[in-house]
Amino acid sequence: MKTRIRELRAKTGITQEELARQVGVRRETIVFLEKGKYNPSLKLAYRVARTLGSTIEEVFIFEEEDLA
Amino acid sequence: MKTRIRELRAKTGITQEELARQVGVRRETIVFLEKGKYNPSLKLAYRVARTLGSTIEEVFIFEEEDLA
DNA sequence: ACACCATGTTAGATATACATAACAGGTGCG
DNA sequence: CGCACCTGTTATGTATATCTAACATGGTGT
Repeated sequence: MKTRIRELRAKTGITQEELARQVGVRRETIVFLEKGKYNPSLKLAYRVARTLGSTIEEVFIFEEEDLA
Repeated sequence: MKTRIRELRAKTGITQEELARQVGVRRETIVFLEKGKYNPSLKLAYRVARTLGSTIEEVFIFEEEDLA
């Protein structure tokens, strides 16, 4: 699972720590999300997308394997 | 978190068990999702939405409390 | 060189999504 | 009635998302 978190974060000039704070998680969680190491909960994905001024399906990029 | 799983399932005439089979989870998991007892993983939400011919943000209905 | 800031990584603890199995109630149909 | 089908529930186990704390690194500015 790839994401555009880093890209959107850069666009709004917000840091990992600030995003984490606004979303209500730890900074490490944001790091793992950006690197695609987590399959986040739906609510967390929603909060991240909204905080970045976007939608879930725009922030998180699904691949074919995610359907199997 | 509310969902329109049951509604969309009825529209396509598919059973909980069949949805579970196509999505690749147990039927009980679908029951819990329909009742809003689970905060599913993003991938699972994606698979459910796609199997129902819809999108995540159409199937799962977020509330204000989901942002806090 | 030193200090500061953003990012990355690692290890252990906790919460919870999801699996598994088993059982129960309702509905329709022979 | 009896039977198959769909749905709901409960209990226990496992996997993993997330927390917490600590340390490492590269860049930038002074």
